[in-house]
Amino acid sequence: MSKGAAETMQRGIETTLLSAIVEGRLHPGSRLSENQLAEAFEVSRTLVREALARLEARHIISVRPRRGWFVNRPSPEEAAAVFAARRAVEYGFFKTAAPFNDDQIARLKAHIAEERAAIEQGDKAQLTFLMGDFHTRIIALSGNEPLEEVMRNLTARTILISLRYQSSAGALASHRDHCDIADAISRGDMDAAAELSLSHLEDVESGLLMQEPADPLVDLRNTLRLDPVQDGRAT
Amino acid sequence: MSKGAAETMQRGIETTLLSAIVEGRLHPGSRLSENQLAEAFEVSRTLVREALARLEARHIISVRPRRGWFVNRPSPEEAAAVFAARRAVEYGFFKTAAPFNDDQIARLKAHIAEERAAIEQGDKAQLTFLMGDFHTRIIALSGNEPLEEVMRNLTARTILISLRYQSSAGALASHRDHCDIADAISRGDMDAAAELSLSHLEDVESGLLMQEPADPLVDLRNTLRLDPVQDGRAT
DNA sequence: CGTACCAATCTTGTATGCAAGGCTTGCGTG
DNA sequence: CACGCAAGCCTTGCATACAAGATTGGTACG
Repeated sequence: MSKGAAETMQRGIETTLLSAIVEGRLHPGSRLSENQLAEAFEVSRTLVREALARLEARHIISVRPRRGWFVNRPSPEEAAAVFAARRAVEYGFFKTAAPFNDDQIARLKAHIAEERAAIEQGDKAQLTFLMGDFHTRIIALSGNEPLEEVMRNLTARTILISLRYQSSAGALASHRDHCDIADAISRGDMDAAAELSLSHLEDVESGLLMQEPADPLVDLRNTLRLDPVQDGRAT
Repeated sequence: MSKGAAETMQRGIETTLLSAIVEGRLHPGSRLSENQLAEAFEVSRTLVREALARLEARHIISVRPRRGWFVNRPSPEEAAAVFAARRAVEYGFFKTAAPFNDDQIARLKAHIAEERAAIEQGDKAQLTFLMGDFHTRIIALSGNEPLEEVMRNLTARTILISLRYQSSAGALASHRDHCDIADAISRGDMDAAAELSLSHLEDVESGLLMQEPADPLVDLRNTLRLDPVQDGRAT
């Protein structure tokens, strides 16, 4: 904590941006200005660029040469591929993972409780984050860090897809699915969890409005609310 | 090809380094000097740093502040986790993927032929690359780019594990396994492919010498052969 | 009135220079 | 002879300056 102010900053930019995205405060297509970010974080563009490069390597954002950095706006094709990837990973995880112990089950139920609280309180940002993080946290609880990272990146992309194609509905249905999956895990029935996870993802995907939204409108909206980047720490 | 000389360079550094790693020319623990790389590629350190940052985001290399960049040297724990992740991903892929069509099968068999040729010609670098790329290419043939990327990163890390713990044996056994998996896919029996893939990975993992190698000796060897980085384009 | 062109401005791309910290190595001392 | 210490070198960390391209807005002309 004391020494790491410098080294932490670089990773802090990456984390802060990713948080803004997975909490739905940064929308697909949003422009990320190097200058604005540098000003907001009070560092030079060099640091910002390295953080952006890392996020690009994770397929969360992308750069168009001499144009700018943008939060990825997944195409229907990419969206389908990401969902297929998630199905493969989650199904494979449950099918090859050991049953959870009591401590892991307790932590899982704690997450479910968090989801419920966010729903009751209507905390939309927190809910957006939690609904995606559910799947990541399951793998995190298993202790497999590489797979957790994979899942974290895929869920981030899933959130971008949802923000673009979903009418913000289905949160309650998803929560119910999560409860069912958690129950299966609690029973030690990982096979059931695998199947439930599969159908859950299929339901979520088929609930999306997969027609390409009118681009100009989306771009305009994003242009008009560039502020969330600064997030209350404006000059 | 024509315009992209600049933008390509940045990605070219990343790709070149990754190729050197997955072909076994850069060993785990190797130091990657920003200055040497900048000289080798005839660019400034800025470009090199961004490429290195991207590779770090992919968990291929890592930086120790004020010390240097190093090719990752996976610990036994990390190695186990990476193998577990691969098992989950590959098993899940086969279990959720559609059977391959004739064209995909033909391309798959072409890869098998490449492996055989590399074995017969004793091209060790090519073989190291192909043995890992087999699994990535299967997913690539399915057309799922996100999962392909996941697999590419995991296999790169697997190669680092093999380079560190494997006595370079088992190539023939792995090739046989690959043939079996390809046969199952050709028959359209993806379930069999899933199971074969699982046992294949377990065999490979259990074939590793999982005791921590003597560190000083390894470091010394790597220090004495820093040259592969420059790869014949020295001043 | 519409269109084509041109310049100003803003964006990212890249190089360079300086700062700070760690490692090595040689020397001095107990 | 062993141990401690300090100076110099080499590394990365970061900021700044400059270069090149793209967009936008205005203007002149058909």
